Order: sequence, then C-alpha cells, then structure tokens
Amino acid sequence: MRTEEALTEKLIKEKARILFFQKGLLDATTQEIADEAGVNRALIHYYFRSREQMLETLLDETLLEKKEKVRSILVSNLPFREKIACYINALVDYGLAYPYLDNFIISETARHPEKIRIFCSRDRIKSSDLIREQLAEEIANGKIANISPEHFMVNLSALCNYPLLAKSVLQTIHGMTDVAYRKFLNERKRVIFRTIFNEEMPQHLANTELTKNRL
Amino acid sequence: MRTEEALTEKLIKEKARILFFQKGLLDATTQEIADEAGVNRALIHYYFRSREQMLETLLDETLLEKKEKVRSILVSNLPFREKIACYINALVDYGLAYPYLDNFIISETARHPEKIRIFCSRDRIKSSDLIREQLAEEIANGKIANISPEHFMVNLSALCNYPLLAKSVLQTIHGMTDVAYRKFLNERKRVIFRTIFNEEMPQHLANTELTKNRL
DNA sequence: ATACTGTTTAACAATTTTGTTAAACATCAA
DNA sequence: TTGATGTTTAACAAAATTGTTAAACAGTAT
Repeated sequence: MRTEEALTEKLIKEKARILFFQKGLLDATTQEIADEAGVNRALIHYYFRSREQMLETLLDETLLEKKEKVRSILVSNLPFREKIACYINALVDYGLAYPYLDNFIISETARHPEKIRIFCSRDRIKSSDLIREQLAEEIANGKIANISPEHFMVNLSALCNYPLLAKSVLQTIHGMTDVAYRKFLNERKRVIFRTIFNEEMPQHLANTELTKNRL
Repeated sequence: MRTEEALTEKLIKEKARILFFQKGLLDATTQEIADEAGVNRALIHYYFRSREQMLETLLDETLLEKKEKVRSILVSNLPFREKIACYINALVDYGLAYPYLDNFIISETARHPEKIRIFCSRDRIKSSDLIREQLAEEIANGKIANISPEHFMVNLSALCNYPLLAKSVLQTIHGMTDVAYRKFLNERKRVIFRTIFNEEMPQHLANTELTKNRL
C-alpha cells in the first residue's frame, strides 16, 4: 500500500535521525534503529539497501533542510543586525532539535574524508560571501570592530553550535537539568548578539517566533 | 626488560592518541591501533586488559594533562586580560595538537552518559568560578559588557574549540591547505581576544612562546 | 648451560553486526 | 476466489572485531 510504504520509510528515517542527531549515538546499529522504530531490521535494507546508504540519504536530507533554513536568512534583505539576530535564533533553535548533527558530520568526515565534498557540494556560495558587503559597511561605519567575513562567520557558528555539541559536558559541570540547559541556551541567543556587536539585541528580535515572521 | 616495557606501552598509547584525538578516528579498532604502533594486537590486551580500559587510561591521562595546563593559567595572578590571552593561546595550541579530543569526549559521553562523571570528577572547582571576581571587576569598571562568568567561559571555549572540531569542514569550504588552516587558527587567537574584549590583543601577548614564559 | 622472568606472537574462540533470502502476510484487482 | 504486487518477518550466512591462550622468544641471574 502506497501510504503505508511512505509511512514505514519515513518512520525509520525519523527514528534514525533521533538516534544519530538528537541522542548522539553516532554508531547506532541497524538493530537499534529498527528497535527504535519498532520494525524488523530487514526493513532497513529493504528500503535503503544498506546502513551506509540510509545514512547518506539521511544526512543529505537533514543538511539540505538546515542549510535552506539558514541560507534564506543570509540572502534576505534584512538590515545587518536583524539578519544576524535571525541567524542566531535559527541556528540555536535548529541545534536544540538536533544537537549532535554537527558532531556527526565532524566524525563522519574524519572517518571518510572523501565524503566532505558531498556535504559541502551544495554550497556553491560560501556563507561568508553572503554577508561580505554588509559587514564591510558596518565596519566602515565604525559600528563593529574590524574582522574578516570568514572569521566573523566562524565566530558566529562557534558561539551558536559549540554549546549544543558540548551539551552533556556543560550540563554536568554546571549541574543543570534539561530545562535549565534549554533556558541557558535561550539566554545565549542574546549573549551571542552582545558578544558579536557589543550591544544589546533589540527586544523585538529576541523572540524566535517573531523573528520567523519577519522573513 | 623494564625500559622496553615502558617503551612499548608508551608507544601504543602515543599511537592510539594520534588515531583517536589527532586523526579523529574515534572508533579505531584494536587492529588499527596495533598496526599504527607496529606491534601485535594482543599486546594491547597484555598491557591494558581491554580496549575499553586502554581508552579510559588514555582519556584520563590526556585530559589531566590538558586541564592542568589550562587550570594553571586561570589560577595564576596575572591581570585579567593577560590571563585570558594566555588561556586562548593555550587552548588553541593544545587543540592544534589534538583537534579531536573534545569531539571524542562529546561522542563518548553521548554513548555512555554514566562516564561523564569520570571526565568531570577532577574539576572540583568550575573554571567559571576561577574568573568570577576578576570578571566582575572588569564589568564594574566598564571595561567589558555585562556577562555572567558561565556565559563568558562558554564563549571562550566555543570560540577556541569549535574551529578545531570543525577543521575538515571549514578547510574544505574555504579551500585551505593544512598550512593555511594553521595560519588561520593562529590569526584567530587575536580575533578571539578582539571579539571578547572589543579591543586589540596586546602585541607582547600575541606570541605563544612569550606567554608561556610569563607563568 | 640452565632455569626464570617478562614480552611477543600466532592461532583460536566467542560475539557482534551486517547483509541476504525464502517464506508469510496483506491488499487489491480481475 | 484467485492471482499479482508489494511489505514484513524469521532464519541464515558472512564478515569483522574483541578477547584468550599456549607457545616462542629474549634477556638475566644462578
């Protein structure tokens, strides 16, 4: 049945995503994935041929989704600071959903350097190029200290992504519950803006839902 | 022979470190480790009983080494900005030697949450507590925008560690050779200081070797 | 030389994990 | 009902990986 087929396939992908990118079990076995989805392990091979291919599909789809989300913000014609605020919100929010996605890619590319091209192939334009002019303008106007677009974007990614990657460690060191950690990450959105611009994030941008509507 | 014993054991640990923490092959097999060291695989069991126990030893030793390096800077009585400059230099330099150490811990703790305690057990004092007073003073004097010690330290770790973790991806996106990437990371030391303090890193602190001598 | 110690090796056993296959099952159309 | 199609399952085979063991080896002291 067509609808059922789509359902099972989707179910497997969804549960695999949770294991890989949410729980960080980057070497989850086909059995574990099948268990999580409550289906027979052979179905993974039925739908995806091999564990390898399932992973490729999964990464491709997930990355595309994230990149589109993020890219649309950078190419928008919002004023620079609003744009960056949106970017921070999107990155942190996406990271809250799939904290281990970046970690997964880092591990995969270390193991299989030849696959880096696959992950990066879709990005014909470097994200640092998308903010080059606006950043230059900001610097020229003395609104921000001199910095290259590359370092600026690395700073931004680092500040947003690292606390998500290091979740378990940070949570333990500071003795935070899951709720407290989520709160900490939401605080961070404003902290990051302040760190980058040395200035308070405008109140009307501080709420994710609102910023979404601005696009 | 006593000296030989020490040699082989050390050799295995050294090569395992390279595989795990330098090359990022976080699921390297005992065979791969043995090959890298040019010894028989059974020796790993002879010296460490199991792969598991070797890993534990390795992590314990490596982390202790790094933490001591880093801790000594934070407890020193250097002026705040010099202290942070040293900290940045140390973190980036250590990361250049073992770029995947953090990534490894992140993956391990995701897989075995019960082990987090082990990794964190030695830290009786949170690093954020070590800079609390100095940071408060800095803020009181209006030398830096208001920020909690926790967020300050997370910012610092993020800015230093993330580019090391994401090495392969960043290198590919920006088409950098290994040499270029190393240069980029050294530039970053000053970029990070500027991002944190919104002010140039003093020239005399910019060189790692010099900062080492100041302790 | 010989016996003793600790080190290293090859061969083996046990386990885990992936991938395959044939049969059972369900749904739908003729 | 029967047959065709696609889905799901259990059972099996193959490969990879860890851990064990007995024997070979090297050096040292007696």
